[in-house]
Amino acid sequence: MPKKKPSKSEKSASSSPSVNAASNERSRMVLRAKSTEKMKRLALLSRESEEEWRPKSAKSVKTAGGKKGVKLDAKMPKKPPTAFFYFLEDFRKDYKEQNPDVISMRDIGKACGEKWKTMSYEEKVQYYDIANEKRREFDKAMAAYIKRKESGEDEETEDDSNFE
DNA sequence: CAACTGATTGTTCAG
DNA sequence: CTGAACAATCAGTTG
Repeated sequence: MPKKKPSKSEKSASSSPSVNAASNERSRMVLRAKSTEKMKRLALLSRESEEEWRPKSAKSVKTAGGKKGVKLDAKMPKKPPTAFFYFLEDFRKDYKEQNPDVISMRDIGKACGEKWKTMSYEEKVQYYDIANEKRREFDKAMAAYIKRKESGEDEETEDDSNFE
C-alpha cells in the first residue's frame, strides 16, 4: 500500500497524488530559520574567499555592454527561475489586465507574494514541478561545471574579443 | 544618457 | 545545517 509520507499538508488527496514529486526532491529544503550572527560571519568569509564569485550578476551584464569582463560566468550556470518566478510570469499578465495602471514588478511582486501564500499546495506544485525539471537540467550543467572546475578549469580560451 | 534599485519568494552553493 | 545572495522584470530615481 502506497502510504507515502504526506504528513505535510495532505489536505485533500482526492486531487492528485502527483504533488509529492516536488517536495522530496532534495534534502536541503530546510532553510527557513532566522539568523545567527555566528554563521553570518562564516558565510561572509566564504564569499570573500571566493575569487570574485559573480559580480552582482545581471546588473553588471547590462553595464558590460559587449565586453565579457567576467571570466567565471562562463562556467557558472545561472540560477534557473524559481517556481515563484514562473508564477510571476502568469500572474503578471493577469495582474496587468486587472491593473493596467500598475506595471512595475515591485507592485506585482508584493501582490504575488501575498497570493502565493494563499495558494494551496497543489496549486503551487504546478510551478514547483516546472522548477524541478529546470533544476534537473541545471544540475547537469552544474555537474559539468564542478567537474570541469576540478579538472583544472583551464581550457576554453576564446578571449578573442578583447585583448589586453 | 545610462545604469542601478527595489520588491517578491524560491532555489543554490559552499563551509 | 545555515546563511547569504542571486534568479526576472521594469518603472523610477539618481549620477
